[in-house]
Amino acid sequence: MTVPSPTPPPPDYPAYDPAAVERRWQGHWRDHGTNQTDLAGATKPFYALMMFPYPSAEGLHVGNLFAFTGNDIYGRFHRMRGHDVFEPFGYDAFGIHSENFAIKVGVHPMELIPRNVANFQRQVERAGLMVDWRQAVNTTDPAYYKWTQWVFLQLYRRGLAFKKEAAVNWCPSCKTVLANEQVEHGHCERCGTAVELRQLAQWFFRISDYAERLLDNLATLDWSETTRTAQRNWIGRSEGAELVFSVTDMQADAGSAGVAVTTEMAIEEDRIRVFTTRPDTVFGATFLVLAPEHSMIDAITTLEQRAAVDAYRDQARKQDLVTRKTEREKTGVFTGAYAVNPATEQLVPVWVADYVLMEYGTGAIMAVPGHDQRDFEFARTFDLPVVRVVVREGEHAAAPVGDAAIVDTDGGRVCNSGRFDGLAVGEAKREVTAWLHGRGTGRPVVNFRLHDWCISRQRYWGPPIPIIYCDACGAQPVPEQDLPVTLPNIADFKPDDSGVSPLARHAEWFHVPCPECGRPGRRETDVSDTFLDSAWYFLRYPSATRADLAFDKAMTAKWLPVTSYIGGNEHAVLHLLYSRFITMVFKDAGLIDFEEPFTRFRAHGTIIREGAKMSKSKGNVVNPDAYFDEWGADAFRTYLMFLGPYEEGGDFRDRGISGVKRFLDRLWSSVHECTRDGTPDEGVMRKLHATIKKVGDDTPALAYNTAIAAMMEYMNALRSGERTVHRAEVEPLVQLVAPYAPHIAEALWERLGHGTSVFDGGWPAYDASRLAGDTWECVVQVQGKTRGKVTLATGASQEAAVAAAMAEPSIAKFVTGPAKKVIYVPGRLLNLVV
RNA sequence: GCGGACGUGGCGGAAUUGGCAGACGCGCGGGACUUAGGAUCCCGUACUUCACGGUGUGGGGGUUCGAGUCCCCCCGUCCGCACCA
Repeated sequence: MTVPSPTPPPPDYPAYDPAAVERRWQGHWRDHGTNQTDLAGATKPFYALMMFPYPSAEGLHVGNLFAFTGNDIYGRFHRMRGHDVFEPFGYDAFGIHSENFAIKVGVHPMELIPRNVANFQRQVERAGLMVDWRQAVNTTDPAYYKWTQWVFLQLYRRGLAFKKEAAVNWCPSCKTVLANEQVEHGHCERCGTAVELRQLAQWFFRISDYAERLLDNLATLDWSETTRTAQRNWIGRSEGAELVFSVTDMQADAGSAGVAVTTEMAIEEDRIRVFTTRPDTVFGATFLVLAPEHSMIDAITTLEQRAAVDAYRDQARKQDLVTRKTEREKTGVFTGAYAVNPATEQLVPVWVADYVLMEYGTGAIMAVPGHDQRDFEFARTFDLPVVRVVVREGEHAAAPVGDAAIVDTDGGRVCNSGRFDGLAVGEAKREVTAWLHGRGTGRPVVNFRLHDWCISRQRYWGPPIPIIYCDACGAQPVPEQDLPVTLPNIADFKPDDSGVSPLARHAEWFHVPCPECGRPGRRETDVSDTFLDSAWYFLRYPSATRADLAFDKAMTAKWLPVTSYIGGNEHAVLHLLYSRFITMVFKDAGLIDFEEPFTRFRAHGTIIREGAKMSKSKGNVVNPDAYFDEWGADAFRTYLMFLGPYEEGGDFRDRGISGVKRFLDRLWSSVHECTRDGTPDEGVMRKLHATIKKVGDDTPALAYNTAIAAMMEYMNALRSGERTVHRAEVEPLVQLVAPYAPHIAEALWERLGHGTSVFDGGWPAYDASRLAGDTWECVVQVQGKTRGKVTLATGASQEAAVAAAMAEPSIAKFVTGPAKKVIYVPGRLLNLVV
């Protein structure tokens, strides 16, 4: 087919100039309040939340823009579908990031942050996000952190905030305490320095009280499965039993291992509690192991062993988490003490070893070397007895365990366990626990990995924890009317290695009267974790302009829980878990009437560039401003969404953006050149309806890349052979494009004669009856191999289909005999089996 | 070690969930219009074969009329967690 290509007449309309279009419409939106949500009057509230960014000095990162754009498309789409969409924006600007950077460049964070925020806001506006700036929040604003402190007081009042001395992770480089979850493989998550242990008094939130609820509710949430799995693993529920091993009078019985004693001989105070998920193996527990930090060690250690035990504990204390957690060689020391195995009533030695962790369970274990690999290794190292208590199919109870613990015991049966012999492992767990329970030496227990949330930071750049210490009254909460406890603007905000916040060096701030008795008191100098700032910000947005309360009850009831939350999977565990926790506490306190903050959560993917992660050191960071300048925000947004599935991310390649820009150019031309004369083409209109359906289905599913592909495909059909475009063919396309490329859509919508925003013009409907034509292409297979296709009338019978296929010589030649079987799937294919 | 995701042209990626593998875009090749083209438009582009055809979704096996998709084994990549009792 030869397509005539007449010389086109010079266009009588302006060329597409993204810079001009975008400047004009951003101004228009600002002047007309297009992006403002009528929070009080909304009838169909739709809270489209994205994770707020840390406003770095480098400005908006493409990763940020990728995340925001995806949320913006989602929000704009739902607005067009008739919802009152609220898309707020804010800044998570406290914390170690800002502080370290401020120290590095020698500018005070109080100067630096407003500068960064202004730059961020400029870029976000350039990107064309549908943000209602009236509701913006900034966690470093006293008007915001006043309420962060108020949140602390709510937890304090309910007994959920408490102070305890604990071994904490200390980063010698950042000079601060890190939460366990901020330590990655024993190194500081921020700077990579090896973490040490220090003992400090810290403020904690009792999130572990909520473990079961946080776990159970996961089943009810519309969240990415990966995120829910990550939370489930983090909470780490395990069912088992707590068993009691009583320590005997070690002086009298020293060295008498293997001698049966009765539990009455035990000293009441010296009961070692262990947690185990394998109570069925208690008959095989041949020794106990305590964590080096275990509080009973001093009491039970014999004189002869004291020196060795002290030395071992000292060494463990000095060891940083890195070596302690990566060094897998089993080390340990005997305490000289013995305890009674509650099942066998035999004496078993009590050891101390660092492979037992104080922070999990009870800090003590019963070692079953026959069926636990770690215990097995320990037993081999120190020549301790190994007993088999489980047999699997074909194994003998008397057979020794061998070179490794027998761990895979799912189908096994208990042996060498007295009256329980022969029970299946699962049964034995219940039976043994019940038996020991009856004897007062055990009980079923559910244990969680989740530990309490340490919110203390010995730093400057955060909200001061609102507590005042008084020698007479103890720790007193700052009265609510005295909030905020303002962070003073001090010049020397650098942490030192004293382990105390720089705030302590400022007498005029530090000394304050006790709110209870009025006598001199001292302020708490710790500031709170940034995760606390972000654990409640979604509650603040709808009430951001209210100075008199943290969040308005009616407004909150109207807008929350959040309809849709989009953010990075790096916050899959901590931020989302903490937010859920705070929400539950507020529910329990009667402050709100829901307990899960985010009805729907989707994690976006990450953008890499030319196959590698973007980083300053690689020099492959994309500066959005350069792309806004060269291609326009619309093309840049659309390109980011086109490069891969939104939930997986994609590979940013500079050259790829031209295809998207060309698409927008062609859209621009098509609208400007379209005609009202005549009637739209039937085939094109059918394709249009299919495209409306596709884009309308894909967009809310975050399948942005395929939605864009569908629009491009339609564009190809629309302009195929340089045909003249009919207005009815292109007008709905402007609406489909609008969430992706909002500026050009507004401009073209106006060009088409509309006086109001395209975002208030609804979403085009498709006519399902127009999706299918009168005929369809039937793929014909012979023996499952495609041999051709025939055009069939819609609703054609199987007989008609076979007849049509056999009429094609190119198909019929493969049919060597009578069809044994015919598979006919109307609308799809015909398969002849001969 | 445990858990999760994944593996498709030269590249980014599609595939209605078992039904024409490679949509869409980049790149590349050819052509039109051009003084010119890094503009625009049209055509082509998995491999192989003159062709008929054959072969192809990391590798091997299986289920099925039919497998990128489901099952088993293996290899590889990425991401969590990591002595959690």
